[in-house]
Amino acid sequence: MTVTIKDIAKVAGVSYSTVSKALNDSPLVKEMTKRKILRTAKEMGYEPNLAAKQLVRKKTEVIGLIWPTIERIVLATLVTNISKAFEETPYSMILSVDTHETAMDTFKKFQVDGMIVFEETNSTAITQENIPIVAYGVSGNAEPSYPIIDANHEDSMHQAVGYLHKLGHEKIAYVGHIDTEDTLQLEKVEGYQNAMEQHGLDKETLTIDTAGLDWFDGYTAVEKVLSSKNKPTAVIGGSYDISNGILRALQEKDFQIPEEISLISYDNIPQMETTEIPMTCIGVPVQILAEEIVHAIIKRIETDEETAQVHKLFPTLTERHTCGPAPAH
Amino acid sequence: MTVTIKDIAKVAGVSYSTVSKALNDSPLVKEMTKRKILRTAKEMGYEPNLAAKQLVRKKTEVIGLIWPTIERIVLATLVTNISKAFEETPYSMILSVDTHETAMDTFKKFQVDGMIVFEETNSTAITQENIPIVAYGVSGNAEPSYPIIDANHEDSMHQAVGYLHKLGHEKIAYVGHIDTEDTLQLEKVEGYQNAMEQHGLDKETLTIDTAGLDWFDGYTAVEKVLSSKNKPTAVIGGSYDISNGILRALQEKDFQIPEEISLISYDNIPQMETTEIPMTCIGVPVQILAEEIVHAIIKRIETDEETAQVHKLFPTLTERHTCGPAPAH
DNA sequence: CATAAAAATAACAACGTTGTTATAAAATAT
DNA sequence: ATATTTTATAACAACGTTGTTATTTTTATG
Repeated sequence: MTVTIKDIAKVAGVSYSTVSKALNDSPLVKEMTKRKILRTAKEMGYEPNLAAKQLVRKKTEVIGLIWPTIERIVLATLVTNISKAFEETPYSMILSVDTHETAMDTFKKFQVDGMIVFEETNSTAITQENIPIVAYGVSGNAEPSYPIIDANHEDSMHQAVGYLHKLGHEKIAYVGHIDTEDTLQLEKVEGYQNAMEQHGLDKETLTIDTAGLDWFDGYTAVEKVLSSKNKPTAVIGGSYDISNGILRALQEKDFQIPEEISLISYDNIPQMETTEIPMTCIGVPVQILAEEIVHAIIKRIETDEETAQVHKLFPTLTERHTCGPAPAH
Repeated sequence: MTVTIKDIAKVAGVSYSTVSKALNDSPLVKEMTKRKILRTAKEMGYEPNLAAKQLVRKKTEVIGLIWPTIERIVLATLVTNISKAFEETPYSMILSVDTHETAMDTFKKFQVDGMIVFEETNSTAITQENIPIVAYGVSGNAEPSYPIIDANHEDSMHQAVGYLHKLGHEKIAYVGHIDTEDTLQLEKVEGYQNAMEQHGLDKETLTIDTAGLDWFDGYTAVEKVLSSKNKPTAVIGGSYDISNGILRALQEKDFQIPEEISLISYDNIPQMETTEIPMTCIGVPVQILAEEIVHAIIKRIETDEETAQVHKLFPTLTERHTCGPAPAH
């Protein structure tokens, strides 16, 4: 027997409509009775019935997040952070691990107020629903019909290169997945190469392909890095996983970090703090990314402006213990 | 303007209660009118309102799955499979990535019909809700108040050892995370050791600790495996990730697989098919695991028997290309 | 051809809320 | 003291379904 506002009304000796107002903190009910009602509601263990509310309000205050195919830790962290960010708002979040279509159906069934979509490299034509959508990543899309939140990868690389250069490094390698269709990866490499050029540094021999995005790919790439005739004094790892691989390999080869070689990782997630050596990193902090996404979808829902545009967030460089001045040679 | 049963009624020229019955395929309405109603409903693009249904039915036909802290690919695959398994049923699944408590609150708010909980090593006392629960994994709990679905790890190892032994292997190593509090891992090692004993094989020098569960841990452990004076001809990898690491390391050292060394991996997920060399593996196929979990929660919901018990599922050995007869020595 | 029985449909009260309108009580002005 | 405004509470109609009961229509029966 769940307790309803009618039950509360009986106990508190008022009408159920008054209870409803009291629970919604309406100014139409006297402060004293409001308090009394709230108290008895609590005592009786009242839990509002979402379905009933939804039926009249037409709002669910629920956002659906379409979780892409199983992904790397960075995305998982982002999901967690988004979920947390929603806790500050009246909205809750539910997840679906299905395909875009099935997930959309489920979410429509639930009548979610909005959806967050993690775009895959090739954005499957998101059927033009009349439901607010915000996408994360892949801003290649020229004329999106919904806002896209993305990180400014170009700027990340500029900051990373600039930072290392200021520390005296001239041979700065980029180790990441290069030979790919993946726009995200390509943007990073391009950013790196542009930055190197601007700083008047040689990039040709220092762009190293991991041919993959896993830890292991970073690990094995270190061989290539070290065998290069143009041995770098600093390395930019293309992702959290890759950088972890690099770090391990470097450690195993007894390199002093950061004395002998500096390492900076792309991605800015809390886990960077707890790597073997806490890693200096560059990227939009997930927390900010999450907040921005949450903010965007809520704005999209609550105002009906058609603000379909790409938001490029600026990264921040977080200094930890894997970068130091270039070794004297 | 969403279309309701009343709208359909008007168009079809019947009462809305008849429409309701027709849509629910009730025998109380004539076949002909039923067809007509169904047709107009479709034409008008009718979508039932879950909230309204829920309000009167008291059932949501939704299951909440509490997604544990960021996990390995095997668990992610399980989640995907569970989601798929629900597609065959009237139920849908939603996910929460929050802590047990917050997730439970969200799910209660949605009035889910049941919950699936991935138990963590130390099952946080799942507050005794009056909502059906089914847990996956960790059957250490002596007197659970809800069914627990788990794999029979002991038997997995028996099968693996038996299989390899039959192929002529006598030096069979187990490479996994051993020195841990993790019950799951411990059960695997114990299973291996018991099996070895039963087969009269030496296990002492062949139980190798990876000290971790990552790809890399398997990769590095191979050194230990090879440096052992008692070099094994077959290796049982403790998990998908670990086995992948082992496989890579073995490949890099130019071992012929399975001619020179056999490898069998714990876990039975489709991804085993697409490793560098398709891997022979032992474990309860995720699909079956998923189906069993889905079945258990639905049964729990639909019958009110108090069947709180541990279900240990039996593993199957899937032969692929990493195991072969022991090399003649 | 009435009449009872069966079959098909319609009417209506739930479900637990919210929001609007009506009424009662209290406060203020005349 | 009475009329008038203000404030507080109560009543009630939605919302879109389902399930039960009431009514109509059809079919079978004597």
